[in-house]
Amino acid sequence: MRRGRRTSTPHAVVYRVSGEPSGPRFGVIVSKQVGGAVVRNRIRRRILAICASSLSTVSASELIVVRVLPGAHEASWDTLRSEIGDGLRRAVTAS
RNA sequence: UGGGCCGGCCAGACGGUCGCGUCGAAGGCACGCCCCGCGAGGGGAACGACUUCGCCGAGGAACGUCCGGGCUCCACAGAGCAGGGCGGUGGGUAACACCCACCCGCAGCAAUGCGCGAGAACAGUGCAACAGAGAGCAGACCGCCACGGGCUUCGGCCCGGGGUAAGGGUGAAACGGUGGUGUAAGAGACCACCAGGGGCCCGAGUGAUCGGGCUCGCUAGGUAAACCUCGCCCGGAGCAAGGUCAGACAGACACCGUUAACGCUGCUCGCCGAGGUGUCGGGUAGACCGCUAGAGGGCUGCGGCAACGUAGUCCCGAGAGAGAUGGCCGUCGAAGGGAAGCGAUUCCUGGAACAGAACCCGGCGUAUCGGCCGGCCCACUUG
Repeated sequence: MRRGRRTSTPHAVVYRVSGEPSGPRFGVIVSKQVGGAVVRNRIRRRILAICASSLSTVSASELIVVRVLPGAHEASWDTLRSEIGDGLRRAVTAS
């Protein structure tokens, strides 16, 4: 995360670094400030679903970490998808 | 019909699409392994990555981690002290602080609910704001009362030392209540009834306790989640317990110790027995077992008021690694809100609470949108 390129979205921060071309790998960080276990689980599953649908835009050597900010549980699915999808695109295209 | 009390159950449904995890089956092959070969190479087994298919995959609270157990290790799991827990009685249970029944007290017309329910006249010590004259061997502020003295408009007033707990006032609480006798005025001082308490006796009950009789004028203090006393219970640590296998490395120094250190428990005893502790430095952060079928549920029979026990029968298979059990879309959808209608009802809107297993159980506590079912109580109406 320290070395990675940071891209901010209203409800999350996307970190990206290039690594071995073993397929893109995704990680999600949801702190306890965001909510209880149920809320954090739901957000993590949504983020992973967005990442899965954006696989075509990410090359095989990327390591992506999404850190979720407090308040993200109030965002709807559509805004979350457009925000995170846009964040992923910007993180990948910016070199 | 309207209020209310108690108990049990459910925890959105269906479809589409894209996904996740354990296990099983099939496929599958790189390094590595085994066999043959001098070698190029050939053959084989199974693990793992991967692919496909199939089964299964969160809760009533999975939660808080507050109690109680199982399990594992700590000598052989021991003794005493200290410390902690519990506290009506009798049962249930592996055990409990839980559950059931009963007792007592309180609340309610009742169904029922509530009580951290031992001991305060069978020991001792302490504590109690404010108000008030006085608050724990009670207390004369006002008042009431006779007596002595003074004054008097003859109604009484003032002063003095006394009597008095009936009345006023204060308070959460003022040392039984009502009526009478009595008295200067009063008082369980005495009497009747009522309420309570002590002692003795009888009866019912396993018991807490209840009922009755006789007697004593005995008349209440509260607080033990204050010390304390009494009775019963409790050894410590926890699945990162504990065990097996594989692998890596490098030790150095100080202190304690086989005259018993360290450990077992805070202390004493007792036990064990040759290493232990600390600092610096180095290495590894793997696999497997434990690991989920259990004090497990449903139904029926029997015993029991019940909790529960017991016999038969049927049903249930998450278990991983910081951790899978899901994301989205559509249809249907409960409460709530709005409109129309006398009404049954119809239409629109709305859109599902609290919350995520981590060794396993039994409880308790807490969170929670709502719905369904059953039993009971009270009031009113009708028959």
